Formats: sequence, C-alpha cells, structure tokens
Amino acid sequence: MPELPEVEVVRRGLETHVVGARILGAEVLHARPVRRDPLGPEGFAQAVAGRTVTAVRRRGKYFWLALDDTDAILGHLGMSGQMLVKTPGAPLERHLRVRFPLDSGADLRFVDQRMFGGLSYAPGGAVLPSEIAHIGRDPLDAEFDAEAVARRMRQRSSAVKRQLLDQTLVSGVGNIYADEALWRARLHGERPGDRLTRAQALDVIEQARAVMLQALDQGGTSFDALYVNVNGESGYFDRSLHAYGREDEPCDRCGAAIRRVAFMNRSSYFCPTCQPVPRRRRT
DNA sequence: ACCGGGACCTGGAAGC
DNA sequence: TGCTTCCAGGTCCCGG
Repeated sequence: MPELPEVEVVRRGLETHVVGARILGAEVLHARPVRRDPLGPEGFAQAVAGRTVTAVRRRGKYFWLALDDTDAILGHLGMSGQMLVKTPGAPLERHLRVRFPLDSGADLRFVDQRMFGGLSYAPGGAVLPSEIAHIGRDPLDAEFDAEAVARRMRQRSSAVKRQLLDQTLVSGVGNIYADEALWRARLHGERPGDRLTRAQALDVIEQARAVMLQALDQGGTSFDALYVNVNGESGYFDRSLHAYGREDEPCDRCGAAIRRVAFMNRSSYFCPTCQPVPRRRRT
C-alpha cells in the first residue's frame, strides 16, 4: 500500500509525536511482524525497552526510529501497515501487532492487517541500518544520482516499469507512482530499458520524483482507511491520479480510455494513445 | 549478475 | 443469503 510519500507522511508524524520520548516496553501481539528480527519477539522487546527515540529517518519505503543516537527500530509498512500514535485507553485495533507505551503518556502502535510489513531491532543502525544498505537512494534524497540511475536503466533489457519498482536501483517507487510517472513521461511500462534514450530515462525518473513530491504535499494517496497517517487521517492525492485505478476513464491528456493490463502479477494502467505498446524486439 | 514468476497474508467487493 | 473468485499501495526467494 504505502509508497514513498505515504511513508514520509508517517515519518513526519512520528518525528512530531515520538522524538524525545522513552519507550517503556514493547508488547508483541503477533510474531510475524518481527520475523526479520534475529532476536525474536522477546529479544526485540527487551532490546528496545528503556530506549529514547532521538530521530526518525527514512529511505525509500523504509523508516527507522533512532534509539539513543546509536541503534534503531527499523520498520516497513508492507501493503497494509500503519504506525499510530494513540492514548493508552483507546480501543485496541483489530490488527494491532505491536504496542509501545511511551513515557510521554502516548501509545505507539504498529497495526498491520496482511502482515507483509514488519519491525526489527537494528543494532548500530541509527544513521542507516545495515539491513537496508542494499536499497538504492530515493529520488527525494539530496544525494540521489539520476544520471547514474538512467545509465543503469539503459544497460538492462528488463521493462522500464520493472526497473522503476526495483528498490535496489531506485527506492520509494511503487505501483501507483510508477504508473503515474510513466503516464507523465508518455512511456509504456513494458518498454525495455535498453531501448530508452538518455533523455527518456532521465525524464521518467524526474516524473517519478515530481509526482511523489506532489503527492506528499497532499498528504499521500488513500483509497480507504488502510492507509492513514499517525493520527488516523487519510491523504487525498487519489484525486490527482491520471492513470492508476482509472480503467475505462478518459485520459486527461487525449481523451482515450485508460486501459488496465496484468503485469508482474499486478495491474498496470496506461493510456493506449499517449503510451503506445512497444513493438516487439526484432530477433 | 540479471530475469521472470510465484509465495507470503488477510479481508473487502463483485459475481453467481 | 450464501458461496466463490478476484483484487489490493510490497518484498523475498527460487530456478533458469
């Protein structure tokens, strides 16, 4: 569910509400969300208890709470994860997985219906957890190198959409913003990377950056109550989408009906006129 | 190293 | 009213 803009909204909320607070303990209600933690549920709870949150950082779709400027709690929201700041007496969510009472009097909660997301203790990970060292920088990172990403894209034969979703190449882009970036760049997602011009590759990367920045200004994209900020509120960038989720609706540029096709076990939306299907490579 | 496909989960909505 | 099928914003891992 959440892509870079939605995770950044959550990061900002955590920064406002949690930095400076001490974690009194962790109640792990389901083991799966901490499956990546080698310490296991009890070890995780023990490692974070008594620690003070000194910063909240993000790269791509991952976020982490720095603990005492040295270690971290690394998190990913997967398809349905939420980080909520509640009062301890608030009713427990149906899919509440981990609960952190804080000395500020608030209750930090990780809620995740499908449990593709998770939390783990990252020793030494305050600045950048080693667990995500393989993830590429995201387009909002000051040190993001669009030229280098474009170069790599053009060296590979795999489809440009698959490459946009490859978190080791560029992080933060998911299915919604990949389709939106491709629509803006007038490129079909199945175009092989090595058949893009340098200008086209740079353009689609720039469109991804721009659309994610605009979505962030609107509080992210929400279709339902599954994606919410730390206060449980939805974003409203869904009103500004041009391709994603708009099957059979007219293209905002040319009026042709937006099409939906299955691609990579998911859906891709595109304008058949503005984003023509690439011709098959000559063998 | 890259490539494509399936697995991992739960539950809401649509179809019969 | 049921039951079944499809669909969902992500990643990881496998064999080729």
